[in-house]
Amino acid sequence: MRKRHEMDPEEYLWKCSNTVQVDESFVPAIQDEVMKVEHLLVEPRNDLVSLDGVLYFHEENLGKCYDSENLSSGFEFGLKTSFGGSDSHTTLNGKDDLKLEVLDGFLDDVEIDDLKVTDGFSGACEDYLLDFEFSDKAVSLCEELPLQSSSSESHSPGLSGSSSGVGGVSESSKVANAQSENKNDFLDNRVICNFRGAFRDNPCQTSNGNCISNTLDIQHLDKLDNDPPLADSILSHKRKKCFVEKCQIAAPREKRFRKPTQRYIEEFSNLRSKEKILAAATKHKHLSVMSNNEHHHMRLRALRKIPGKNSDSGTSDVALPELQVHKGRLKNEEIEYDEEPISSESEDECVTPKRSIKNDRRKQQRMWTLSEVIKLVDGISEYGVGRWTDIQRLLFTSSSYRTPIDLRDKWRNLLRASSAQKLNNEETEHKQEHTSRPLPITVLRRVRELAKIYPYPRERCSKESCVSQVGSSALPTKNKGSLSKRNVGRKKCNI
DNA sequence: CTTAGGG
DNA sequence: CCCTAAG
Repeated sequence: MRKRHEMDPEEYLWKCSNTVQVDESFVPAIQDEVMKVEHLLVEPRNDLVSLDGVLYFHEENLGKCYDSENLSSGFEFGLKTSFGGSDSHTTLNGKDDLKLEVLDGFLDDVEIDDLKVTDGFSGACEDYLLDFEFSDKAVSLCEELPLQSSSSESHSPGLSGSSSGVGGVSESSKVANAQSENKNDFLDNRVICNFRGAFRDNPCQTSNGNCISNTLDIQHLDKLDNDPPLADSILSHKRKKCFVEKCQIAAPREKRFRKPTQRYIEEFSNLRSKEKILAAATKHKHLSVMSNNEHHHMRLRALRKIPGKNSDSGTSDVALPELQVHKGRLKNEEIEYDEEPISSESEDECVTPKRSIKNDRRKQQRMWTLSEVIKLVDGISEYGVGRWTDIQRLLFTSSSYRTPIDLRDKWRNLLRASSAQKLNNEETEHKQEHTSRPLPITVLRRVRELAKIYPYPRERCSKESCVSQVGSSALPTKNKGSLSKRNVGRKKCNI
């Protein structure tokens, strides 16, 4: 990145135009550009993974014409990538995040009056926009840059984090503003509003039923392309920043028709809400409060992935794990936070409390407490293996976060643990000690008993061998295939 | 919807 | 924990 800054502007621009034009996929070029922005995000010394980093970058390089130009270009490329991001989400995951932030910045910063202004001006400014020559203005970018930052501040008063993201584009628009009064401001508003419109108009349900809530799909690409003012605006922006007239927006359209997977859509939407939270937290400079650890780790991972020399084109395919969202069941999210009122023991609060705020899609990882295990074993001994729903309904009513599947999984783990412990008893104790949760011997015995009695599918094989090893093997092995789990469960009630 | 099984 | 297939 730093090298990029020192690059000869002519060379850079040439590369920019050339790459964009030649590459069909368009992705390599934008990757290269976007990566810079990501590095900007990674680079800031504070741990905020946010657009504050970009802001910081801006301030730092204020007055350097080419730097800010590159940055702007990066942003714009990023935006474009996001339009077609559905096909590249595997490799551009982190980038999409970034772009999302930028787009969020757009959405957040556009006020209603902006919309009004645009509406009123749309007809009039169209011709102007068509003829507007940014290339001329670009020369003034260098000297005009310092004062535009203030103007952009006024333009987006609220969120510092998001507004800085907008600054990447709107700021550059303001450059021309210095020269040509507020006309370019209209353009800016218009662009933003069009972006927003693209989001708003985006039908949640497309014809094939895809729920593309927060993604711009090909329809909107078409819309963008068919919208002369907007397309021209974008093109004009591009010209201004790259001095390249030939950068056509239509280039990257081929690969975009692949419809995004449901999972991607969900993650994307979820990610967006997450970004909002992040932005809000960033605004108050208190991001460290929430999920600081995770961000730190993510940053570490990202840094680890990105080698030291991060400026070269070789890093284009680095997929940042940053802000990667885990999946989870939405239905569980509401009941995540209420604590189980179980009175039995006092250990029920052993849930992992660290990410209680963020609505991660992944279910909270709640440690199984001893009481829960006991209850589970009781339930199994009472109702039998396989009747997880019953057990959950009758014994785990208080802890609503335990789904029947959880019970089954836990039982599976218990069986595994018991069998493992049966293999070598003395090491059992050893293991118990160095594992934080001892799993008392009584429970273990019960699990073992039940394991002998209720052959869990697929587990029983290994378990049975274990059982035979341990000793009391002469028990129920006969029921392997013959007895259904239901029958076994019903007839077996001793313990 | 529930369970089983694999990841 | 999550996902998916199968009843």
